[in-house]
Amino acid sequence: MGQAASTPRARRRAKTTARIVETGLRLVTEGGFEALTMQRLAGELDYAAGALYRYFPSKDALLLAVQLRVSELLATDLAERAAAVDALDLSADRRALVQLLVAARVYATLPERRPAHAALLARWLGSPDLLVDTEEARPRVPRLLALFSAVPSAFAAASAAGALAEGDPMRRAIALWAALQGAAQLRKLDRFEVDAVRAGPLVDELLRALLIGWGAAPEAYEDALSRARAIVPDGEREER
Amino acid sequence: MGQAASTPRARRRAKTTARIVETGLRLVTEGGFEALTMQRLAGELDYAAGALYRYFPSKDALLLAVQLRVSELLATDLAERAAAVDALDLSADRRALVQLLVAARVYATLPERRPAHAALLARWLGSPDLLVDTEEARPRVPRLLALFSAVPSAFAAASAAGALAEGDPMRRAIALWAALQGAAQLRKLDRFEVDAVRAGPLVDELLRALLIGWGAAPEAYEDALSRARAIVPDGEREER
Amino acid sequence: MGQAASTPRARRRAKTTARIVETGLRLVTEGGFEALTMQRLAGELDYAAGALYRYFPSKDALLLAVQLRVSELLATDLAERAAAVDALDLSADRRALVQLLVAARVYATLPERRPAHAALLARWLGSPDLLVDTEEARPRVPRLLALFSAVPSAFAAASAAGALAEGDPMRRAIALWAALQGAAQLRKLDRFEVDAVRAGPLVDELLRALLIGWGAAPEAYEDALSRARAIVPDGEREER
Amino acid sequence: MGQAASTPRARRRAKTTARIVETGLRLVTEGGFEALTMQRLAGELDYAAGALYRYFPSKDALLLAVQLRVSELLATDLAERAAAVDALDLSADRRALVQLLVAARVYATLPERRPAHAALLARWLGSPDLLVDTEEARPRVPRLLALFSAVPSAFAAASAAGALAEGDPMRRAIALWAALQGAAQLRKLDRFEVDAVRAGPLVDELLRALLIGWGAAPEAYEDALSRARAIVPDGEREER
DNA sequence: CATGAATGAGACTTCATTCAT
DNA sequence: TATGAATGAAGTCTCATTCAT
Repeated sequence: MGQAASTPRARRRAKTTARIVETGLRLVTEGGFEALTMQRLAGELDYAAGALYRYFPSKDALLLAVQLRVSELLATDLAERAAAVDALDLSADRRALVQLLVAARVYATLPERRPAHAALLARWLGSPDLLVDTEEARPRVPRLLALFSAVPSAFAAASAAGALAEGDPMRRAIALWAALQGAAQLRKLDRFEVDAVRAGPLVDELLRALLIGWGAAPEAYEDALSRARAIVPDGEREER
Repeated sequence: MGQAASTPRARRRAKTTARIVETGLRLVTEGGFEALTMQRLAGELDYAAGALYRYFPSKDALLLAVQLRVSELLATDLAERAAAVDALDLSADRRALVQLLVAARVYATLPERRPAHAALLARWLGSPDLLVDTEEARPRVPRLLALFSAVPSAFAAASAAGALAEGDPMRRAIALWAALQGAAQLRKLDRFEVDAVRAGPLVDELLRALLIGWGAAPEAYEDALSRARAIVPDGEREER
Repeated sequence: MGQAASTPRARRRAKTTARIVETGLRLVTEGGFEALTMQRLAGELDYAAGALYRYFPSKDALLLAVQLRVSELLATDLAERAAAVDALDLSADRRALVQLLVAARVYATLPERRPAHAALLARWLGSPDLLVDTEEARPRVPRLLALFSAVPSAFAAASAAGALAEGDPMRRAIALWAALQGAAQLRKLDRFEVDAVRAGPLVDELLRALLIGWGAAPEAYEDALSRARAIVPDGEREER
Repeated sequence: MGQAASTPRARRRAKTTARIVETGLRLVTEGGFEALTMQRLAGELDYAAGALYRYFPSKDALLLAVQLRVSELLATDLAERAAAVDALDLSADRRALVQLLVAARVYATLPERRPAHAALLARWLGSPDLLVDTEEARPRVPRLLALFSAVPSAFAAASAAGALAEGDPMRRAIALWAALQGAAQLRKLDRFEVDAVRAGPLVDELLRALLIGWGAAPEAYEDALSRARAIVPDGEREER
């Protein structure tokens, strides 16, 4: 992406860079956050430790790349499922609602589908200091937001079609995201086996209250939910 | 709480223990989670590193104590403001709504009022591996949940008084907490100055949608909000 | 022993001292040599760490006491079994041979009977630096040797009765001890399961060759061995 | 041995590895076993502490290497002197006896010739806990035993030539080793100046009794001893 | 482009010992 | 006599990073 990698040199370099990021992601996946050390990563790639510094100026830079990669994967998820919704034969207002629920469920089930990625995103959001220098990160933020622009669009569409009351679509998108993010984080309390904290019902509770609070008709919501469930089921696990 | 520290020895010990926890909290506050190392902590206290191990058997144990301390402080906040609501002259249904909004705002404004504590809680929740050994932590979880039992109680009261539709109070409390927690974490995106992410409006958006989604009448909500705002205003800052 | 503990104060002190030594011995027994730390020892005794220094000026001094205690226990063993031999009805030459074999077997089976004590003795002998300042230790050496004087005496008796050829009894006693000590140490190679290293047959081999080398008649040796085996059997384990 | 270190990199690495082992050996030599700490070792080599971990994954691994080094040196000794015996013009039975005595004296005089190595071996055998994890060490044990296979061979030859009675050669070799090991350890009691403990006469006593006990004719033994003394004299000292 | 040796700081923890109370 | 707080040094090991080759 960005400048087209024309020369063979540049192509090779891009390939290696990608392999590093992928492997780093795998390390985090398999062993948690602190399993990602430069030496282990190098070892895994059959490189010497120093070699990594040809591709990333620091560990932080590498981390940022890993996080971006995860975001991209999530965005791809979103796009795929949105396409599946488009393929359905639905009225405009219903379609908008389904789109919203599908997007929400894609995000909400991430911890089940790819736990390591979810953990990484959570940690990213939860730990300001893991964000690289603002200067470096800022140019990427709009690009990132663009990846997720489908959600505010869906909110706008839903209002236009009368499925929801009027309201700032961007703010609603962010609010939805925030709520789901919070729910996802509680997932780790699962191991304490306190019943009311289970993630599944929690997400259902949140989605229902929010959408109805934003003006969805209860029956419309139920119908949309069952359709969304068909596209993003509950118990899926991909684990990479 | 618990055993009254009778002997002077025990009193002194309790004092030192508290001082250690407080200082540890400060370190996390000032330098992020990984700024809390045993040696730095000891240095800060003018102790030898080993001395800390007379008070806590391991770093994990100390961390747990710090986390509990923050939770207790927050619980105290909640109790104080709840008492302020009790002092108001309100109908049962309105009172229940105000209680809910007050609790929500106490939590939601924590990042403004005591940024360090909020950061710590966020990080705690955001980083599974920072949770101490399940074995050690489990006995404390019910105790912690008890501290926050006021919120589910308020939900139950609200339903009973007809201010909200029926629904599992505990699950609603958790859902509310999750949403606010998610909103709080987005706060750190503030520095990227993307408008829709601002915390204040975001929280308002979430609270409104949720409570109305759970059956609150819009005018009742507005009234309750303005009363809650009086008790937990927006721009407060206590720092540390 | 030594000065009679007349005053009640002194009696109490002696008792505590003994308790400390006993507990130290138990710690080594249970957890190996490095399990004996001053704080753990104090903890075990419900004392504060500093208290031990009222009874022993240093850890080394304590260690010495523990080692002496083990030696005394071993000497007691030897005396008991020797008495059992005396109770038998035997010719003078046979009795002398049996005495020797019994003494040898008492020592050789120590690792089976009380592994920790054997380990301690081995370590003591194997690690010069664990011996406290020569100055402190020297006065005790003759006392220790006296405890084991039965063995050279038995050698002298055996020569006098014609059961063995003439030879310096003391030197033979020491040689016997050395050989058995060496055999005992190989015991730890047992876990490598190399067959020829097994302790039982090894000791038999050594005893047989030595005594016959010193002039014992083979039949006399076999007879004496079976009698000694009756008094100090093979597989015993006391483990304290 | 093993892979020829072809590349310059590998050669350099092998050299450094050897230097580390040698220096570690020296530290043990000079200050006892616990003088060998990673930091001191690194300091001695003008390295940072962490650098050692490029060559040995843990302190235990390093210790194992040091122990193996000492064993190898001893095996070399044995082979050299055995070759000297082979060069003599002797009858088969006498040669076998001389071989045995030479091997025994090589081991028995180690404390005089290279005190540090003897101390290390003694301590190694004397302290079970210093033996590295069984898992790691086991593969090396047969290799080590092979180095010393000359001794059981000599026992077999002696029996075959009629110089000794029949008997399991391996067990005799181990028994001999054990006895000498025990004698060597008593050497440290020398400083207490108790006469019967002197190492020289003690070893003579043991060797004579064992070999005659195993069937050697006294005159043959005396003759073999004087020849062995010529090849491994008493008072030699190489130090380090 | 890649190696691999090396740094230097810092991580947590344990221990023998001292000393005011 | 005993406590318990505290020291200070030392222990092993890990990690991000640099640099000559």
